[in-house]
Amino acid sequence: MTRRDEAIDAAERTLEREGLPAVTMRRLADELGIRAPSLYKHLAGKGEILTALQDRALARMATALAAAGNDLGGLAGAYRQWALLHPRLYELSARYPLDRDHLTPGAEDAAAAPLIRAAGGNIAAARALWGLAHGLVDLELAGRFPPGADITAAWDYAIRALGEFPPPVGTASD
Amino acid sequence: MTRRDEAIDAAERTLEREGLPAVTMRRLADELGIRAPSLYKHLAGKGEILTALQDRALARMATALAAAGNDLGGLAGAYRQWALLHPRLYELSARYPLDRDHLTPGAEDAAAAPLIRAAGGNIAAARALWGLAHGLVDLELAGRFPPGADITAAWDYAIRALGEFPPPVGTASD
DNA sequence: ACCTGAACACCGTTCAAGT
DNA sequence: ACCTGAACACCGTTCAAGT
Repeated sequence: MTRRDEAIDAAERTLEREGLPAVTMRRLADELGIRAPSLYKHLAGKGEILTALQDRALARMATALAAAGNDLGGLAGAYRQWALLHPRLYELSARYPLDRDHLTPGAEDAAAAPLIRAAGGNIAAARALWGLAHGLVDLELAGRFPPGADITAAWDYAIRALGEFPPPVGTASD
Repeated sequence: MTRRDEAIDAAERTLEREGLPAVTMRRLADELGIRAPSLYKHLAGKGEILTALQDRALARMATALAAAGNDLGGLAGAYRQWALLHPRLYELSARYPLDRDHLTPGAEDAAAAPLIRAAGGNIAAARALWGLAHGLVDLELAGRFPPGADITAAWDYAIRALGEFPPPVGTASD
């Protein structure tokens, strides 16, 4: 494993365990047993590390969503579950601009594909579904619903509304 | 105007013009013509300033949404418009936990009320609507849709789906 | 090729001291 | 009552120097 990969692994662990503010160059260097300036021999800077984490998140989200199949409810459940299992990584991947020139080519499309498929190829419907899933997850992660709120009921309501709306959503067009 | 209010005003201007990283205690002090340590005679710390900005955002959002009336499309349009006009303030108010003990009492409820009303009092429906609006806005502000994407089409699709789904949404129950 | 210490220009915050 | 300089424990990053 390269030093670059070691640094990104350390960043992921620190991000998920202690949050984004804990991910500092000095901390990552410590984790590798070197000094912060040495990191710059292996990476351009902190931005490259964060972009690499976004890249990882997109790839894993793509895998999780693809495994959920074409059922709208199952897909929504997989989206929410992945985000709740990796909350800081999810936020990093969904709330900040992507440095598209430095992502794995196709990473964004791969994550979007299961949503577009479930929406029967209707792009507006796929974006509505994405917006809904991202919004509900983001508000939940930010603790914005009242304690004890039935968040699952909101998901169920929304997914049923989208699922019953024509043009048919939840059935692949092919 | 108190020094506290002056600091919060300066924070709002700096936030919206230059982004959250530019909102530093030293910068705000500069704006008031004093040194950073002096701010602590008027405020507990930076957290109090950010909470005050969240409070302002909730109040203004409440006003904007209440003025939009009960039509689901109009409400969604008002939500999106407010967010796009004050993007950094919107993000600050929607993506971070609220220090509820230090918000104006009822601020959160006031912002939520127009959504609940438009959803005919159905809380699950109101949360679905909120999640949808927040998600679409948040992704748009983060530049996550492809350049030239027809974001309005996604809003229209989603609002029509929610509007046609029983129990009726878009008609107040009273 | 890889790592280092020292440095630069920053942070938020505390505190003794001045008026 | 209000403001200050100095300080503390941090940041990301650069760079000359060491091996």
